[in-house]
Amino acid sequence: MSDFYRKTLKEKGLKVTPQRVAIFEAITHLKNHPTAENIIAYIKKNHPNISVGTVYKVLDSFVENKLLSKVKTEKDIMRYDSVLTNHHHLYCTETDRIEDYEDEQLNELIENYFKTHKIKNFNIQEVKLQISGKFNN
Amino acid sequence: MSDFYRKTLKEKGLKVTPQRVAIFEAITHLKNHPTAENIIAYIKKNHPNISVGTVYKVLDSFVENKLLSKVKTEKDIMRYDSVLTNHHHLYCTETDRIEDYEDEQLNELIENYFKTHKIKNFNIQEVKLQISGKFNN
DNA sequence: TCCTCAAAGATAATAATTATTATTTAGGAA
DNA sequence: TTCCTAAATAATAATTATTATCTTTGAGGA
Repeated sequence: MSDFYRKTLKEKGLKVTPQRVAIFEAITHLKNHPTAENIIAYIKKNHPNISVGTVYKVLDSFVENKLLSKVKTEKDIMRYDSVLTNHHHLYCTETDRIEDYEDEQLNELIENYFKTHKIKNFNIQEVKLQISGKFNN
Repeated sequence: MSDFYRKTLKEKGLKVTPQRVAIFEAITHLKNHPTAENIIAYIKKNHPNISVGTVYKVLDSFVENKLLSKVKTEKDIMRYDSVLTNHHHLYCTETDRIEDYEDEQLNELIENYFKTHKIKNFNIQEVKLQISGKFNN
């Protein structure tokens, strides 16, 4: 189980520490794009002595090494996303819920659109949709 | 000149104060989606005694009254946008530059796409594109 | 002109994040 | 396996953006 995390860390050239494995596991386990606080709370169960600063530093190093990406909401807190494929986000306007939205057909549509509609003086690297609305459940 | 600001404030039922007019003017004048700090720095020239708290409070009331909207970036600072039509944003991955991107044809394309591709358990209110890349100039 | 309540100013408080520094430890070398 | 060193962690302090509090001021209606 944790072998996957250890292996991935090693591949990225990151030292395999219990804290890093725990944080990696926490993000994979926690849904809804956790905040640093969510992650800290979750990890405290098994690693009561983990330092808050460590969590922030590990998260930063994960983002740098493309194990995670950051997500911003209307509220002012940074959240983390462990899904690294090209995907979009559904934002609930009532709660702080964020869901991933993957749609290959949509990606192609957008890609084709911008192929024929260049933006002047701008080279596109990535297009992400922020889809705001309400969940029915 | 400032009559426009005074008139708009009045219409929204907001008391017309020199601070509010100055902040309104600053946002309209400053390009690149200013931060609160940018706005404060700009206003200090003519209103050296303006209070930082006042600026935040005025900005909040403007957002509430739909004179402004907030923009989220990867970085940790709130930025403000005085353009209120449905538009998208170009984010420079190298600098903190953000430009508005208006494209009615794109809006229609996306709207039509989601008309025929409903997302289950989700009612879309708004779709915004975060277009990341590099400016050529 | 006067009055009142909302707005502004000053300041303190908060909350998330970052920086600092001493201690510990992963992992390669002997 | 043990030792060594650079890197990682823990503890703590500092920072930064923002919000709250509370007193004073002034916009705008009576």
